[in-house]
Amino acid sequence: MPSSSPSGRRRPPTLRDVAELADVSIKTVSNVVNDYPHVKDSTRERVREAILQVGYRPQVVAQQLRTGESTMITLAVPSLTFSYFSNLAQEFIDEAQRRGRTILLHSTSAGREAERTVLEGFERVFGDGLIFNPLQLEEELFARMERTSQPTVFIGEHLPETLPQGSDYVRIDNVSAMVDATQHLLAQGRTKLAFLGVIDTVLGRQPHSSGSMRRDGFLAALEQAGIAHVPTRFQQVGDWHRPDGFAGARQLMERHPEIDGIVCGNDDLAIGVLAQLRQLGRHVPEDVAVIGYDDTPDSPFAIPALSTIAPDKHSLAATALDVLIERIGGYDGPPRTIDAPYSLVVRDSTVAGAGMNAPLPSEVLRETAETTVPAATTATTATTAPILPGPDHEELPR
Amino acid sequence: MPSSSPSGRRRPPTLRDVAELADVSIKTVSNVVNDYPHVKDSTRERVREAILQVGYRPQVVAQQLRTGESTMITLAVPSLTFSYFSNLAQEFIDEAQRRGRTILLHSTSAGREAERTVLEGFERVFGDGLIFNPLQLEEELFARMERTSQPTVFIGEHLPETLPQGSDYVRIDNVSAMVDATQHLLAQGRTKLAFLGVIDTVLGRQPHSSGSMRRDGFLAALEQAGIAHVPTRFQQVGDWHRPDGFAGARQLMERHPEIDGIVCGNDDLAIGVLAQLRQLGRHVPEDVAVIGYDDTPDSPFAIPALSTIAPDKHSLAATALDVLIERIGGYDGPPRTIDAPYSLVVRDSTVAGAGMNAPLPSEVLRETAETTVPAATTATTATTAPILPGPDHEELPR
DNA sequence: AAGCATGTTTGCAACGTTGTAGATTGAGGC
DNA sequence: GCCTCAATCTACAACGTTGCAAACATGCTT
Repeated sequence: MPSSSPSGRRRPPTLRDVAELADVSIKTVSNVVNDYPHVKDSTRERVREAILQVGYRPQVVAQQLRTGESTMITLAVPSLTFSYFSNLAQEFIDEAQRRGRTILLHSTSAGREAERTVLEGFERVFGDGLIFNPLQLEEELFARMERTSQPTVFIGEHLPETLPQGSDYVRIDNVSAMVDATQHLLAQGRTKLAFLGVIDTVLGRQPHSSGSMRRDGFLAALEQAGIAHVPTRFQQVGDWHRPDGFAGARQLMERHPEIDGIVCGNDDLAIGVLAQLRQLGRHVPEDVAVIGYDDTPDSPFAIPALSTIAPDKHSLAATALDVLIERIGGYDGPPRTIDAPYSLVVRDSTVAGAGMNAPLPSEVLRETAETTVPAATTATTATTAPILPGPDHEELPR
Repeated sequence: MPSSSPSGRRRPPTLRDVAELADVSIKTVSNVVNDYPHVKDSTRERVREAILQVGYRPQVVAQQLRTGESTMITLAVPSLTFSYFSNLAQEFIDEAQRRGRTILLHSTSAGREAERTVLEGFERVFGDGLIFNPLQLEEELFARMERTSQPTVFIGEHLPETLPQGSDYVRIDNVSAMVDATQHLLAQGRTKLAFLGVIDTVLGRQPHSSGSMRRDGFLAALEQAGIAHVPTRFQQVGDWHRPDGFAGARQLMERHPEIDGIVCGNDDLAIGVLAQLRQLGRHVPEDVAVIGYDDTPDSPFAIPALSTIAPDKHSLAATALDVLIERIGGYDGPPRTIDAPYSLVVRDSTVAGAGMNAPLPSEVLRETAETTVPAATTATTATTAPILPGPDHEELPR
């Protein structure tokens, strides 16, 4: 099929080349390519052959220029080195594909500047829309911004109430999720709880506002249960990675050996905590129960398997794409805020014997071995997109 | 800055709009935008103001159409749910950014068909180059293909000798890496070694050719050491994920309780193996040494921390981009094959006390806590791209 | 056989940009 | 004050595509 030239990379063939070969007008070739119905069968046939012969492919940029529409959507996330974001990105790629769109992936790991660039119209206009998970962007920036430069959907957890015109917001209700997580520990009879994952505000800015929302959820649950909270049981950490959990847990347990439950800001922290507790000779969950947040792929493989909050990434991606595509399609109503669902996954780190005590073959894993509590929040959009047929999982990479 | 319209999303401003406002020709505005030197200062100033006022951004598609060059490069990898690929993708995104290019990320998780589509010119022409990590594509397809439809760099491990015109190949020498890994176990005095990670060939095709290369390396090391290999010590697995390692290790140890070292196809398998050995009451590394491949982010957090082969993803990405950009620039020499370096990372799972016995705060982690043996393979291209200044690496993802 | 409806094909213009080459301006030299 | 030359600016065309409307062909009706 891909015909080849003897040597040298030449200019790719265009409609014109096909037209000349098939001896029709350029427009007719275009009509054939676009399945325009009123083309004589014989002509169509001839054109098709010519297309194959010269190896014609539509030039996307020209189409875009002409029609003003591309099939591309930009996704900007902080960094794929966080498995939460890489999994989320994969969801977006798959869902976009299903909707006939291609994801242009931008990573804002370079920090606040990169985020601002992305938001401020991306310094150059690309694709028809933007899905954006800001991490460090100051709230005031949003406030100042009356309208986004292209249709935009924000995802993440810590945006201000008022969004710019032309944007929507799909989020996981972190507070409510953490309330659930905390109540789960309380329901196990744990009363001396700690929250690990407070980050110092640097220069007056809050690097992880999702952290404060999760802390708020923790607090709210305690209050609801009528339990006084001990301020020093809020453990600071330097960042939200495993080593930070490891280090934080040591400090925490030194200060408060009485603690019987730790609510962690995310799974990575929790896994670090598990390692530390193990080193300190504390048994999980008997002595201390630990719960995380994110349901990263390795949380079921932690020792013991980690209980956690599982945000419904699939639903998040599907919803975000749907509302974005709606905006691209011309909808220009006021900003909407939509909650994506999450669930509480109970494993061994909070309830002995709750999950597997042995990993099972992958297929069965998620179905049987865990107790999943589909939690409170509303699923606003249909989340059950059909799974593509195909030999998807018969074998796997490396 | 982004000026706003009272309401309604309007057509984005063009050069023409700026030109009218500044009362100059379109071309002059273009000249200002492109920093063309021969523009009177006063004019330049006036145009600049107009640009700000209307909020002009260059329309990338029009530029591309006109110049025939885009700044976009397509990266096609199997699935971001594998941390190897998501980390690799992040490297590519960062490196591309550094080179003023944007990565268009495609995932071929849909399988062989998706891979073929990507390779065969992507059904539509996009961006000006392709970096492609095929997984399932049959070798014969490459053989049939005389020339790629756009400049292409293949990455991965199992391509045939002859590549299509217009493409290059950057790889990690899997065989040699596995020789090193195996020799490391031998050097620890282990002699009853097993390889875990053979996958049944389905329908005559080898789903994981990287698997067979790694097995070959294992074998070669044994032969070099003059050790007879026991065929039944090659453990089959259903796939290359943790549960498969878990299941495989059970079978293996039942058949061969004498085994004192297991070389695993990748880290995920190895982590499953560790879990199984733990359950069987075998101590690692005292009773059995275990080594993986990939250096996934959680391997230092395995219990015990996992020794492994660390492919230099940064170098891989940098090299691939460099050769691709060279081709985009017009170079059309014969296909090149370039080896990217790797290293052997020794941790507790092969040498007690080798690595950390406790995770350290992130900053110190990679520098101090591990023994890294920069291994054999040749770094063909300069791999030391300057690290961007900025808060990029003050904390390490984990 | 002319008229008309339907089916098929085409030319033209435009999307927003930039390369080329030519037009205009201004300054300096005589 | 006129001419030359450089600096500055502009008109035009083209990149490859598609919407529009008009042109052409065909077959059917009367």
